[in-house]
Amino acid sequence: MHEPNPFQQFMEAVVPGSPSRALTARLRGLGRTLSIEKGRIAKLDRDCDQIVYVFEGATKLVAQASGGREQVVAFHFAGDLVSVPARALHSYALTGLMNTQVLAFPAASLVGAAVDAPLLLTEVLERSMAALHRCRDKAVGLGRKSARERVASFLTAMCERIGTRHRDRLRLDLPMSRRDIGDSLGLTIETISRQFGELRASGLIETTGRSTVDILDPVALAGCAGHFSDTVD
Amino acid sequence: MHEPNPFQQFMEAVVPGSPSRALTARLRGLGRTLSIEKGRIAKLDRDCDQIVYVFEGATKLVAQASGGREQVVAFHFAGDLVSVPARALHSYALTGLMNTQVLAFPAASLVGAAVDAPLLLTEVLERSMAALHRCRDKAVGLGRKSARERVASFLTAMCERIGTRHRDRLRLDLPMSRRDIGDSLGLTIETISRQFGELRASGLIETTGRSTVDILDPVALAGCAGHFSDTVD
DNA sequence: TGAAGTCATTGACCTGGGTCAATGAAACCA
DNA sequence: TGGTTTCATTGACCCAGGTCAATGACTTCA
Repeated sequence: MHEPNPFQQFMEAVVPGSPSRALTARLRGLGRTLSIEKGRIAKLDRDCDQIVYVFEGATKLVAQASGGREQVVAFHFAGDLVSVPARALHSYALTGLMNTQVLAFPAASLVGAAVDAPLLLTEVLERSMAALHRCRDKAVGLGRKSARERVASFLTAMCERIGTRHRDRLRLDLPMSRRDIGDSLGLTIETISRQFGELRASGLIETTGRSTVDILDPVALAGCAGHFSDTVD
Repeated sequence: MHEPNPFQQFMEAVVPGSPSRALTARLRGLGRTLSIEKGRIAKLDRDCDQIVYVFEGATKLVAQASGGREQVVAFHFAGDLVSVPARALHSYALTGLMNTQVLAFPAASLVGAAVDAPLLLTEVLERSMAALHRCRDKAVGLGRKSARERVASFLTAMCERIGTRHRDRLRLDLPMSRRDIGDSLGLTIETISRQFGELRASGLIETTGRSTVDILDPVALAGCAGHFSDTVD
């Protein structure tokens, strides 16, 4: 048994069934493995849309508006597939939250190569629809929610993605800074900090160091998130 | 030559090439045509995700958060394909902005039927990625832009989708109300109204009645949108 | 292990856009 | 064609969250 290989793992994770030798070879030729250091921008091909598989680590996809304002559009962890547009209204960059390994494909070629591999196409389609639905949920948060609701919503979502059990409490080890969280929620670091403070004061969470958050009352926290089933008023 | 038929038009628009008889029959069996009256919610199957083709008219996809707050997640016009999730963090509804005809498919069945039709899959994938990229651009606006920038951005985007030439000026006939615009931009109707007023005062636009907007200076308007190429500061 | 640098917290103050309320203009309808 | 309803505009006021500034707590690396 040897080192896990990014390409092999990509094939297992996103190409279900047993792909043909030809497809495997074709995809292997298309994918470029990249490592992204913590805080650095991935040197992706900026000429065409890219589809990036996160093999190990964590990334953020950041949009740049005028005036140096940044919006984190999504966070990604190992196993995730990210679509990075070459040209849109804003300029997008994929940045490492820690040292990260990814596999990058030109979107058009990947889709082209998958003409005979409906399962690959289907998998990519499924994942991009899931991303669309998450992005819409994020838009609701950005457009219509208070700082408290956004932070509660963020913590709840993070629990589901990277939460761990630690001596029978729910623990979160956040790989992103307060600034990243702020840039993701459309808030400032000061507001994030104040919200963390208030959640701490209410006994919903407990924090240790800069990145560890223990969720003491996940149900109450989710109740603060302002989602629809929270039929309040 | 007879009445254009929603299903035929759907096939021409989203299934490139010449689809097999079998596929055509299969898809015909899956699609349900619906008409959505102005202001009414489409009676879609809420049990599974739906993919909806807008044949004629215009719609909005609205998310409902707690406390009666609404966020318009996207507007759609004839020829657009919309993905409507059955279950997400918020509750989504597709609503007619005018009397509208659509063709609705259960997403899973549509994808299942397309296993042998890579061109259909590719088309759906391409459109949903485009929707994802638009949704991200919207998230940037909601998270990081001023009211002025959001309104300018909205008008500029609408010009590209439904703008018409009218006696050598760029005209917009908005099918949505001020409330819809506000719910789309994360602002109130009052703020929308004030922004329209200021743009009018600056000579960038002119309005007639409730729905007609003439864009007098598209370039200056786009310059207000705060996109990245607007390298300011 | 201590000094430097980064990141987080806290406080004081300010402002963009929300809220509430009144008026006015379109669209609709009998 | 006038009366009703709905929608848009405008003004006065307020507050959540931004901004600015100072302090404090992790990390890092020598």
